[in-house]
Amino acid sequence: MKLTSKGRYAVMALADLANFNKTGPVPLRDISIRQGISLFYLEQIFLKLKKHNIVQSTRGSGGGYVLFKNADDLKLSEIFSAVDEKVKTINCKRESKKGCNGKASKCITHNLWDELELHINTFFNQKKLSDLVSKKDTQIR
Amino acid sequence: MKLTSKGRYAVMALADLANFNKTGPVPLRDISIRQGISLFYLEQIFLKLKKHNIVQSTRGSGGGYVLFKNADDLKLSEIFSAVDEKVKTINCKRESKKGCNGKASKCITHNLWDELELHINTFFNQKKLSDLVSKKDTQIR
DNA sequence: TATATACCCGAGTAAAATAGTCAAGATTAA
DNA sequence: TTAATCTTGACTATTTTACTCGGGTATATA
Repeated sequence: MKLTSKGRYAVMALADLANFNKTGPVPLRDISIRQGISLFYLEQIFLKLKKHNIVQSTRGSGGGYVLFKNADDLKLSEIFSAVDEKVKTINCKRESKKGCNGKASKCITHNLWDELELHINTFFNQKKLSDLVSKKDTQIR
Repeated sequence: MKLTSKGRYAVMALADLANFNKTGPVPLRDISIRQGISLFYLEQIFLKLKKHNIVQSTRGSGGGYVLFKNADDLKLSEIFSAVDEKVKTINCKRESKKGCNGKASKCITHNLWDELELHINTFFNQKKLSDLVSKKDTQIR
């Protein structure tokens, strides 16, 4: 099981953004430098974040990104799903003979993955972006 | 985030084993056929399960595998860790400038991954192999 | 003892996913 | 106008995953 860099970077970048966007749009270049993430990669990530209404952009000189809503309204689950970080890529449905179609013939572990998905989603639904910022030992550096 | 096939297969195979090993060792070929998993792949998986004392083997004709302990003593977390299914492959420690060494300079999301790891481990520590067998709609098929 | 059954183990490989790069363009503040 | 900045699609290298293969060793049983 793993979380990809994309999801991690998205959270890091947004936390950075939350700390710096009180004074206006934050350009990706700044985030790139502060968080040590490739600018090109950040661009990809923010495109997705924008499409999912997590950030807003301003073009041109002096432009950059700002959060679309308050950090304490932004669930981490929204962030992960925006960048295609799926909680559940387990799929029991093998097309072959013994496939699990989720109905009549559930495979033996089917319910397990359902429960796990629920468990993890609960975690990420409770966590807000604001939980990550302005804490002593998790401060921006 | 995802769980790999290896972890899923391990759980499926062991659940199958739990259902059939009352009458002696179960050969992998039977599990392979019943669960629709490649025999060669199962061999790899069971090698690891054996090294971690989750199953015992009997060689030769009439041989096969049996569970090392009772299904209600076997945590799913043990199974996953035996087949290298890591709950946390997030690592904040990028060697570069902005690395997170887990001590003085924790990265902004460090605590988050710690909490998540704990959350998921809790889930898998509570779940036992016996929770998967002998239930109506998750029955062996 | 011969034979078939089954585990043991290391190595190799193809496909997919991930992480990251790049180029060319559009928009806007100063 | 110019520099800063987002926008977009395509491309590539690396890593991981899933699976295969070949040649063993051990053991029951006929």
